[in-house]
Parts: sequence; structure tokens; C-alpha cells
Amino acid sequence: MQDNPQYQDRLARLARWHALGAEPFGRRLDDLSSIDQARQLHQADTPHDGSAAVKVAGRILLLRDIGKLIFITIADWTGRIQIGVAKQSMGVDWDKAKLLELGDIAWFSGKVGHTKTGEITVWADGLGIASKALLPPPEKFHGLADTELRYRQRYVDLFANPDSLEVFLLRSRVVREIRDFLHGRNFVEVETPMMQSLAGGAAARPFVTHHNALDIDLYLRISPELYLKRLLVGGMERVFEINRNFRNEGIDTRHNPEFTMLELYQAYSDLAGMMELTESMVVALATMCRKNARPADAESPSRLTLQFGDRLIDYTPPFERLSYRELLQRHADVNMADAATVKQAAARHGVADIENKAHDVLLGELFDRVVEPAIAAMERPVFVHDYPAGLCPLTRRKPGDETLADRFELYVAGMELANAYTELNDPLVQEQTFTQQLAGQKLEDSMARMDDDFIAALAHGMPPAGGLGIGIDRLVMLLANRTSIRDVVLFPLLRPTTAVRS
RNA sequence: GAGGCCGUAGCUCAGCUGGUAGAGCAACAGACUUUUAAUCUGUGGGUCCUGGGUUCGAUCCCCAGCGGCCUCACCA
Repeated sequence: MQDNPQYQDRLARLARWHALGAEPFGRRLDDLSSIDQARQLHQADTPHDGSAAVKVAGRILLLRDIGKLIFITIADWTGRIQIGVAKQSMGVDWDKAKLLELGDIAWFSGKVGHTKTGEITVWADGLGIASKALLPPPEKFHGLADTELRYRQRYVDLFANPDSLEVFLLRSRVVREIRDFLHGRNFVEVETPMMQSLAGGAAARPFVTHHNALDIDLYLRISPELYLKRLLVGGMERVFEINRNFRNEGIDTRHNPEFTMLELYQAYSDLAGMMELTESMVVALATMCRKNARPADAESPSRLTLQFGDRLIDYTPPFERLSYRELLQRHADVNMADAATVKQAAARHGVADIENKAHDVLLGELFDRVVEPAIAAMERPVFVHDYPAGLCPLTRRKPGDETLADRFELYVAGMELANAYTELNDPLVQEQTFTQQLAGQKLEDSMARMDDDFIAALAHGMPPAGGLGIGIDRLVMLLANRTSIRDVVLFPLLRPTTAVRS
């Protein structure tokens, strides 16, 4: 940083601010309007030199000094506005205006008018620096394009790339909308442990950490599920949590090691209730995002479509509802109940070690190989339901068919977006499934981890319930049209640079 | 874990068949009172990711490493 000559130039300019008696790293500013508010003060009949007085602050993105007049474009998180600074109307502050440079954060007071070409402009009668930028901003036209720099220096990405800021403001609106939606259905928000002595509730590899005073290893949670269900036992009938889960697995465009999950449980509901809730919520969110009409959307005004990458996803309800059985029949041409043909199909599709794998494990592998690609190509959200019971140990069996689990997953654009169950509340069955590891399944892929306290909780009686998990990052990807999860996570995990490591 | 692509000035990018590197923006000096990525004149700025190798000579070819992106595998 110190060996950057532009940093040295800016240090010199910092000294000139001090020489003027200004505080280049300033203090609180009162009576500020947002730039959006300032723009709205300009009406059709606003005179050229303005009428309404405002004070705005923001980062300097563009600066055109044409001698005795300077045009400055500043931005805050509500938008951009042009400032016109004329020597004639500035007096002693003119020296300060000449010191401003790209990247500085400054405030301006003046009247909202416009130029002869109609550009809304604050004609400054006062100005000051709020914070001096000692490092130059990225190129003003292209912004920060280097993906690695965008993630490592997100603070630069946010002010240099308006699209990026937009995504994270949208993410905030999405999460708020979800909370409003659930509060409207009488859910309460809770927080359960992220450090757990037993990482349960899902099949995934956990991160390990250590507590010094207790001298015990703890796991970062892979799921809040078993704690949220304890709350159902305690009588909190509708609970949800929006928070981080941690899974020690690969990183790619759809996986960050820490990711945000919405998980909720509703007493006296079931899978059908969760399906209704999920669809209503996703439709509400898509509708909210649809308001920023995009060209592709305008072509189908009667359909609730959103662009995602190079495809158009249609969220118009009702979503598709297809059973595991139908999908396997249609795409793999097998009868799920017929062990012999399932083995044949598995062999046909290259599944290894077939003789040593349980029936349900074979079904799962066939589904992943054959059905998932077909679902990924669909342009509508799909509820896949009636999963093989063996793959879902925390799920209640489907009434009237013990081989099936009362579970659905919602697939959108090839991503598993949501996962829901009619929850298992029989402590005797639960205890049994905790000990079950299906043949052909790796230990870390199973949920075979006995949680005695959770069994004890169920033994006190958990109301029948529906449970649902939604991956918030992926949801935001779909709603914000970002095909990489790193574009919707503010600070995605990257390998530390050597400078940081030392 | 496997494969493909990428790493050049603060930023965005060129760089031919191997002959010690260029542009735009930004910076610095100057002109300019209605610009719109302002314009015009002049100037400075490089560990070509790192380390080896081949070569008279490597940003360029080869090998290894580091970092990133994408695809696949695992997973949500």
C-alpha cells in the first residue's frame, strides 16, 4: 500500500486538507437527505437553479473539473446524483472543492435544480469532506471486474459495482419478507446452538472446534433440526430459525462451507401443510422481485417468470408435484417396488457394487444419476415427494405405505431449494433409526448418531408436526439471478493469501 | 479429488513466429463556467504470480508451485 505512488499522492493531498483547517476524517452529519429523496425534490416545474434546499453525502464516483465549474457525481446506497460546484457561488469553500478527488466521501448543501441538458443537479452552496480516500478507486467505467478481488475486497465491490450492492440489498429484503411472512402465520423466531457436542439432524461432515474451559471438542452445527424439535416438545408450536449451518465439504458455485438456512416446524401440520407454506412463500418472494420488471419478463406478463442465467424460470403456482415413483418410472423406466428390475437399471446406469447395496440406496443413486438431470432441465419448480423411507430416517412413514417417507424436496433450476417432512415423533422408531446405517452407505452419509437426550425429549411427547428447510443463499441466487453462491454471500470463504497467513 | 481456462501498471485490458512491454482510465503539471466514462497539451509509473529449466536471449516454450474462475465428483 505504502509503495503505491498514488497512495503517496493522496497522503500529500491529505496534508493540504489539514492545511485548510478541515478534518479529512470527519464526524457526524445532521440534516442529510438520501440521494433518492433529493432527486424526488426535483419536479417538472423546478427552475434551472433549483428551489428546494438539501444536504446530501456520498462517495465521489465521477469528477469533471472544467475550470471554474466542477461537476461531481456522488452515490449513496439509494442512488447517484450530480453536484454542480461553481466558483462564483462557493466563496472560501472553493479551495476545498478543488481538493476533492475520486473515492472521497463528501457532503454538499445546495438547491436541487438541473442543467441545460436536464440532468438533476444539486447546485452547491456549501461542501465538506466526510472521509478522505487514501487509495484510488477502481476504474470508473468497468468497476472492479477481477472476481477474486471482488470477493476479497467486497467493500470495494459494493461501492464500485452497483449491481453487487443491489444483490445484497435484495437479499436483506428477501429475508425480511420471509420473517414477515412467518410472523403473519404466528411463528416465533428462535436461536439454537451452533456449537453442538453431537452434530445431528443431517448427513454431513462437521467442522470440529474445542472449548478450553470444559476441555471438550465441539462441532459446528450441520443443522438446527434436533434442537428446534425439542422446542416443539416444550410447547413452542411454531418456531423458525434463519441462521448459519456449517458443512465441511467441497466448495463450488452452489456450496459455501457456511450457508444460511431457514428451518421451521409447525405443530399439528404435516407435509401437505409445508408444501402449501413453501409454495406461498416462494411465490410471494418471486412476486416481490418481479416488480423490477426485466425485459424477458415483459414477454409473458401473465406468468410469474424470473430470469436465471440463460433460462427463464416460471414460478406461476401451482408448482409441479411428482412422486419419486413416477419420476423413476418415467426417466429410468423402473418400478420402484421391484427389486430385480431396480438392480438391472442400476447396472445399466453404471452404479457400482450393486449386490452390497440396500434397495433404497440403489434407488437414491438411480435418482441422482437419471432423474435429477431431467428435473434440472425443467423450467418450473418441482416438488418431488414420497421418498424411499430408508433414505429419510428422521421422517415419518407415509400413511398406508411403510416403504415411503412423508417427505418432499423442492427443485428449482436443478438446485435443491427446500426439504420438508412430516416429522417423526415416535421415540421408539426414532431410537431404532438412529442406530441404522444402510448397507452401502458411508458412515458420514448416514444419520446413525445416537442422541439420547433427543430420544428423551420425544419420550415426553412431541406433537405431530411438519418441518421445512430452505437454503436462503440459493433462494437469493434464484431471485437475484446470480448463478454463483459467492455472488450472494458477502464474504465467501477463500483460501487466505500468504500475507494474511503470516 | 480430476480436468479445462486464467494471473501483464492502482483499475480495465492488448502484447504476432521467443529479441528486456503497450493502450484507456486513474495519477502528476497545465488550459477550460453546463459537463455526462467531459475534452485538450505534456510527464511519470512494471518482481509480466513465484521458483526452476530450455535458449545467445523467455511475458511468450517446458516443469513444479501459489492463487482464482469454470466443469465434474461429494453435498444443500
